[in-house]
Order: sequence, then structure tokens, then C-alpha cells
Amino acid sequence: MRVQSRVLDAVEHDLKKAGFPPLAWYDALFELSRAPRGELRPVELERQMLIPQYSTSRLIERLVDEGLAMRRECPVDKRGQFVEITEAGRELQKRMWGAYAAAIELHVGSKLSDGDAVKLCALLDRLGCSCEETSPSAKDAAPAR
Amino acid sequence: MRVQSRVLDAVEHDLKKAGFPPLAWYDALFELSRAPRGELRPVELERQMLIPQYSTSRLIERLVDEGLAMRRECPVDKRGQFVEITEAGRELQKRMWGAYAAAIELHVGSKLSDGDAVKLCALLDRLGCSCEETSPSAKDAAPAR
DNA sequence: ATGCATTGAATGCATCTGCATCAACATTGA
DNA sequence: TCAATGTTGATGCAGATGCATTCAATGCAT
Repeated sequence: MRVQSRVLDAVEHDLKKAGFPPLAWYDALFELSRAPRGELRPVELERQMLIPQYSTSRLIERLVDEGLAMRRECPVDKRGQFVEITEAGRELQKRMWGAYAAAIELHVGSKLSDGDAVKLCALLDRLGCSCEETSPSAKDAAPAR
Repeated sequence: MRVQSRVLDAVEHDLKKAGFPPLAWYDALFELSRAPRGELRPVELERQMLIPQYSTSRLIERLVDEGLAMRRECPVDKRGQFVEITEAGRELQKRMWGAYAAAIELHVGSKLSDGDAVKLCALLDRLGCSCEETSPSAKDAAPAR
């Protein structure tokens, strides 16, 4: 817990210092940019990012407000919608990646050999899976971040 | 990042389900309870918990409001103060530890052998130290959690 | 001693979160 | 067909957080 918060804070701090929006924006833009046609249902974005539903809704709202994404309605399910990344969004995502990658290298990469990184991933993976055993209802699954 | 947020959320979720306050309260009560005479300067608490100053200030405020801790003034430095844990505070800390320990065992302990845990700690330790190299000023050190 | 930077703690304000709920649509099943 | 149930997404509201600033007390250098 201590290490994670230190590293994450350091990375977010670097990003902010470079004048960029929070990491969550990057995550969202990244997921959108690599989606089939640059678009995703909010529900899918939510699942990718491990954040609660209302949080997704508001994140999208902000991205749209900033012109980084746009909503389009879903033809097959009229209560749903698609969120599509704009050119500006793709551009910001790429620019942020510069700072983000540098921060990762500085705070993580430079401190771990490739082999160590692999070992670390393997160990962490054991903690990651099957989190719902506490409660039968999937509704209870905790949101993330 | 993904694993940490999943595990932490699961633990916090279990704690809340058992009717307990957030983990940060536990952390603070724990630090206080193991301090020399059950008391700590806010600044020290801040350093132990890796949270920003204003956050400590408000956390203490809540603990005091709930009768879990009490403020006393510091004789040697009149702008400072001491925060001392109360009996109720010690008791809550102990009761929370029951649920907390169970959650840790469920979400972490049961998924990792002792040897793996040691390896994991060793790997994480390499990421943890020397975080201030980005900026010469210590003021810039990022807060945590 | 006096001016000046530093430290310890609190707080006003804007923003963000979490929770519960809502409204609209979709699906199922009798 | 129609009621019950489930999904999708938004939102009002209370509480939490982050930021910058404040104020008082302290240390320090001249």
C-alpha cells in the first residue's frame, strides 16, 4: 500500500507538473483510442477502468466538455450511447504518453530489472484474480482506484 | 495499480460492511496507540501516514469529534499540540483489527505463501525508497494514498 | 534586538466522490 | 400482451479532498 501510493502520487505529480490532466483522463483516452473505431460504450469503459458507474459518467462529461471526446447515440439500444475520441483527444493522449512514460521509467523502470518486473507481475497476479468470493452478488464487487 | 486498487477496495469494503469507519481512521488510531504515551504530534502522524497536512488536520478533527482522541497543547512549542488516543480509541482500534486482519487474510494472506510474501516485499521495497529525486525541494514530495 | 524565512496547524472555497435514486429502455416469462 | 425485472446512464445532495492562504510561533542571521 505504501509503495503503491508513493509511486502513483509521484507519477501523478509529474504529470500535473507538466500541465496535464489527471491520470484517469489518460486511461480513458487510451482505452478509447485503442478501441475498434475509437469508440466505446460507457459501460465498457467502466469495466476497463475499474471505476464506478457514476464516475465514468462524469469523466465522460468532462472529456466531452473539453472537446476530447464526443457522444453519439447507439442505434441498437436507445438508452445506450457511444463515446468516441476526437482528434484532439488522440493528440492529448499521445502528448501525455510522453510525460507518463518518462514518469514510469523514472519511478519504476529504473529501479527494477526486467526479470524483477516479471517476477513482480507474477506475484501480484496471484492477488488480482477472483475478488468476488466475499459476496455471491456481482453487484457488490468493489470499484477501483 | 490494478491489483492494489482491487485489494484495497475489497478490504475497505469488508470493513465498511462490518460497520467500521474508513481504514485511515484505523491507521491513525494504530499509530497513536503504539506511540510512546499514546500521543503524537500532528506532524509526526502526518509523516507516518503519508497524507497531506490538511488531511491530517481534518482527520484528527473527526477523531476528536468522535471521542477517539483528544488534543492537548504542547508545552515546548506553543504553536504545536499533541494528539492523544482515548480509551474508546484504543478499543475501536482493537475491534477494527479483528475485521481488518480477517480481510487481509482473505484478500492477501490466503493467496500468497510466506516465501512469496517475502519476495514480494523485497521487490516492492526497491520501488519505495528515494522518491524525492525528481525535485530538489522536499516541499515537492508528493502526499500519499 | 530586529527583520525574515520556516514551521505547525487550520480553513475558505472550489471541485470531486459516494450514495441513492431516477428515468428511459430492454428483456423475460406467463 | 403486459407486468415484472434488469440495464444503461444521469443527477441531487451530502460529505470529502486539494489547493492556496492564513495565522501564530519559532529559529536564525545579521
